[in-house]
Amino acid sequence: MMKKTQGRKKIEMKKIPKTTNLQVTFSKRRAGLFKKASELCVLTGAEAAVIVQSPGNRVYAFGHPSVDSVVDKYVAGSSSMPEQKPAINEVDVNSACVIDKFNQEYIEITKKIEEEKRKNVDVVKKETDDGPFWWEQPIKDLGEEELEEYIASMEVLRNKVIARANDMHMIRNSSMFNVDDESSKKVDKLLVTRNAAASRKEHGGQSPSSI
Amino acid sequence: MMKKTQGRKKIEMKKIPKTTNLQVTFSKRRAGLFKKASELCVLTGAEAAVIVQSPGNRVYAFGHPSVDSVVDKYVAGSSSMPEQKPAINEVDVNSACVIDKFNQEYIEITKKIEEEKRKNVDVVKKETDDGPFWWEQPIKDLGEEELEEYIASMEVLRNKVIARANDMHMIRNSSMFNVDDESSKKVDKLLVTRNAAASRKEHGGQSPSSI
DNA sequence: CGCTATATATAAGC
DNA sequence: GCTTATATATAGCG
Repeated sequence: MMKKTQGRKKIEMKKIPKTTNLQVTFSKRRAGLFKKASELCVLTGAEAAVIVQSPGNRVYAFGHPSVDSVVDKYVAGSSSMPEQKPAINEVDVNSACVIDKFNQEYIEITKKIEEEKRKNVDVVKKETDDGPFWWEQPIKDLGEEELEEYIASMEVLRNKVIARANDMHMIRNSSMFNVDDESSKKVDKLLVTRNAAASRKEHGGQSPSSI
Repeated sequence: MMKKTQGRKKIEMKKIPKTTNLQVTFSKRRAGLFKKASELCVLTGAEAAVIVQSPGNRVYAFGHPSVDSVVDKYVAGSSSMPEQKPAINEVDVNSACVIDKFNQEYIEITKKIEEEKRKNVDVVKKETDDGPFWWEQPIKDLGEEELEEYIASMEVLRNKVIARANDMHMIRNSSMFNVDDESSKKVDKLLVTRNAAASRKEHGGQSPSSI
């Protein structure tokens, strides 16, 4: 009997020519990458940050405990630190991103809130038809302008939240994070997505899945 | 005939207890992750940066075209951006407990993990001794009342954000680098490994492979 | 997006 | 590190 499909086929490691295929591949692989990163964090309690810019120039990022924390640390380590330079470099053929274990709590919280929201929404706009929150709205459903607003909003939101967190004395960033067995247990995560720069006015391109 | 080995075995998605195994797994998976990232870049011409801190606190990073370029861009976008700038970058949206739409798969994974967790929860502590932010606190640890408060906070926060966002009404990005086919070909595997900060006073640990 | 049939990634071992 | 037997990730399609 003829096989229903050919199954996965080997592909050359070169830029995919067909735009459509490229887009779908990007989406799938980005997801896979994030998952891998997530698992790495969960399994080993490692910390990681990943920043990816799609061909369509949208930026996706993830970090555990947060993108910023990891990046900051990286920056701090790479830049300053005159004297001792314990650093070493290896060469590898990859780039990677780490994701943290998408905290289940998060999902749960989101869900609950969503639930809560469904009841008395409309406070924001009319957007939350299907998404828990406006910020979870599929980017593709937003116009360029809306997208920008979205981004701006998120920016502010972030700052606010962080400020609040600081107030609440809940941030543990003071020193640095060290991954201890316990912390990894209650993994947290941070996922970011933003539009890098599709921002050209007439840019009338479509964005398939998540490119 | 008896199989020489049992082959790959399925493992629980939780922190690996045995230190030795954890170390091995970290090394292998980090490598795999980097490879995946590399492939993503090559196949789709995307840009990416990855920073990983091992349980042993060593930092590994990779970036295409370079860690810095990607990170810088990210930082530029995420950091404050008072007003207009010549060629600004995109604004970031990271942080906060914003689960981007894109990780439905994550959600899925999360769900599974969560399911698993439900069984033996309570492991999480009440306070954020090791947790990054309050909002990342396991909701389970919150009482109904606290939950309500939490939700309320988010609500307010959201409104503020929206208001503010409307005021600002700007923030945008512009160009950025785009990887061209050629560049992606010669993927600059710039893998930097640097000692993050073994710098802890008594840190008398051993570092097996690359942990 | 959901499905296969395969190409890969890897948990145990040695 | 290097192998082997499986668990996963996914390319091509509908």
